[in-house]
Amino acid sequence: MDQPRPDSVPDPAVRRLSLYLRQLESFKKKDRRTISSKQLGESLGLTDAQVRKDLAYFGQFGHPGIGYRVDDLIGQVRHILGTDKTWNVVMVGAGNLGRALSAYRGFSSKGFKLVAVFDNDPSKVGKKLGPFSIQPLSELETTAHKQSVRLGIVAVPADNAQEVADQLVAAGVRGLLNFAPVSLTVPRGVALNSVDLAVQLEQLSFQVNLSPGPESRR
Amino acid sequence: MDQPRPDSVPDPAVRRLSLYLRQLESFKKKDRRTISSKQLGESLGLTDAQVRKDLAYFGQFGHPGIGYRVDDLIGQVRHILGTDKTWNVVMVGAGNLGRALSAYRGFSSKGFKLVAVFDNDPSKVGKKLGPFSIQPLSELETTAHKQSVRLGIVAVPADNAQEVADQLVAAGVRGLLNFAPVSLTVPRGVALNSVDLAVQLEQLSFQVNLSPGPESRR
DNA sequence: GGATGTGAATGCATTCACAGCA
DNA sequence: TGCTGTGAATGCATTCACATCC
Repeated sequence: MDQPRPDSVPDPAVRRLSLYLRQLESFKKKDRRTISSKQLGESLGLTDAQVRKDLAYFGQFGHPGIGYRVDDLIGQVRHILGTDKTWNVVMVGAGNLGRALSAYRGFSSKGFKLVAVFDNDPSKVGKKLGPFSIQPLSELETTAHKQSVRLGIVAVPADNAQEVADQLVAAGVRGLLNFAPVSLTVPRGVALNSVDLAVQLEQLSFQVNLSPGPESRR
Repeated sequence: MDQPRPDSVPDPAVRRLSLYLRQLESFKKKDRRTISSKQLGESLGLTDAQVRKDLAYFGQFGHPGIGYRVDDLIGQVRHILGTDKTWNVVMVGAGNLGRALSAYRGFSSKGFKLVAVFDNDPSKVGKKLGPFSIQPLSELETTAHKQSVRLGIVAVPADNAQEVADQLVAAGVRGLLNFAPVSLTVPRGVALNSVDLAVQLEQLSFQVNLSPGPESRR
């Protein structure tokens, strides 16, 4: 509500913020009370300066000579990311991937709550997916509004992904996480992140080819 | 084998290369024969200059006045990414996520072939996961060598991920795709990409909070 | 001493803008 | 005319290095 002016923050910094949070929670589990930018950076392969600059975009959270108090910083970063409040999330697509995602533990511990699963396949509607009764897409808008849902997961085949995205946006969803291997179009003001398995593997393929390794196996 | 000197290519350019490939294949399906950098860029929200510069890092694939021949460019990009040959891939973790990933169609059409699935849970070993018989990790090294596996997918809980990564590396795997919500350490020369659901959702949370949208619903 | 926060310097990546070719 | 390939210019992000504070 009254952040110290995230006037214009580099996008990469925001991505790293999530990683910092993950590390901090892991340090907290090991009962670390404070941590320096050097230690936090090393645990992620980043420099200390990078860590300090990233955090400084959002405020002064550290203590000279001491470092950062783990508990404090966790709270601060959660607040920055907006995950100190819980986000209701819907998912469209009750296939294999949908099942896997719906079973994801730690969804809730991270500030997200899956509240409904949709699919238009008549053979699936009404069936259970974990604790969720699969609903038809016709109920998307009503459910989304009733539960103030602002985030949606697209876990349908590529062919239907754009259509589903449109329906989510129409239902008031403001951020989409897309797992279909296709480039989606969303209106300005709607956030979009995509995860494509093939793209990930292709990146590895390229990188592995760069360092050919031991050419001969004896 | 004899690329025109990928002397030093910006990392972001390589990431976009995968997206270009995806778009090109989609254009090919629609029977487009040629495409300009402008059109390719627009389909991904990028500028034409960006597309041209990215491709030019690897060679001269275009034709002034014409654009790029779709078929040609698909072949070129596949060659650059290394997916013109097939990569054998192993997966560790036969839980929900493992099942979903193993069922992923288009794995093979993209140049990857899942050849084996491993899990150390005794209640899973020997069972089937799709067409795969789940093997114990003790067989990882033998299988990986026999099939010249260089890529591995980590789909186990966070607590075991580092251990599994170490075993994959020991088995000769040179690139890891990690789905566990933890920061892995790998030796120099081993490529690593990570996908963390929580991180993705946190990015959306941040972005959605930036543009608060219609504050009032009438 | 040990650590942060931050201007200044550096290093990359993107965009511009245009020569040159079909 | 239409479009590529590319040096030059711009704009961002990272790193440096140091004043400052516990």
